[in-house]
Amino acid sequence: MVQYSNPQYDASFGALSDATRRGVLEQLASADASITALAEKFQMTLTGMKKHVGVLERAGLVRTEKVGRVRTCKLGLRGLEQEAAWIEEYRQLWSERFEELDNIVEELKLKEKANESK
Amino acid sequence: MVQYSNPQYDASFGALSDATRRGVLEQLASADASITALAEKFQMTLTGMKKHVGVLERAGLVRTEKVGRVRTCKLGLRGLEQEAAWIEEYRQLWSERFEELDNIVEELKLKEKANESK
DNA sequence: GCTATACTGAACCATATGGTACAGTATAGC
DNA sequence: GCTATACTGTACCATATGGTTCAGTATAGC
Repeated sequence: MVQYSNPQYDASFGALSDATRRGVLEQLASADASITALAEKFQMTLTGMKKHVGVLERAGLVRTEKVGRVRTCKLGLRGLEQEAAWIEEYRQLWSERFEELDNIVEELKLKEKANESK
Repeated sequence: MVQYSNPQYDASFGALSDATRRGVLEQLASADASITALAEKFQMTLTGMKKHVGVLERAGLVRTEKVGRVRTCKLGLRGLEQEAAWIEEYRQLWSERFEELDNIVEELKLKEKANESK
């Protein structure tokens, strides 16, 4: 069964629910970046961007490392495997459920035909 | 490229970021349920559960239909296909990025060996 | 050592979220 | 028609979110 009470999912799906943060992940997928660079790219104050990075970091989707004055942001060590698995499992249940409904509809149609031919 | 500025994702990932709502989706995957039944199962007031159902409905993950006094909640017509696709695409980029890093590490190791043998 | 850059922290703001209570409306069933 | 049930709507509350400003601190580079 799909596990739903999981703070990890709260954090990661929550992190993904914001367009800026999805954008940051995309950016980091092509190259590491400093907070300043990200703030400029997404037209936001440094402080604002730092908060977003904090959210991503707490969700384990981003790592950061400070060298000198510059904090460099990189992709985290986890790559949404578990979240992908949750969704896939859900999709499985979802499609089973709809197949089931299809079967019921089919059954009803057959019964109808049987009645007609009486 | 992964598309990040998408209100659909805001809504669906936001909906998935709450344990109760993930639980409701699970429940509905096995059987339709009324608001009252869901509220009881998740130990919450009717009003509270109705809000959660509203969030899921706005995200397109749940449909509801009122017959008589009872509003029945069912799985929505979309089954997180797009969200699964977003995550898969991201995971692709993520693993490419890590392969790239692996290559760089390999290269550095080779250079080191070359220096050692001098 | 001075100055510019890069971040950090605290305070603030508006709005959203996750919950409640309580009063109302509509329907099911005797 | 009365009563219980099932929802609906509004108001309220505490806390979180997404942003800002402003005042620090620390480092890079001349």
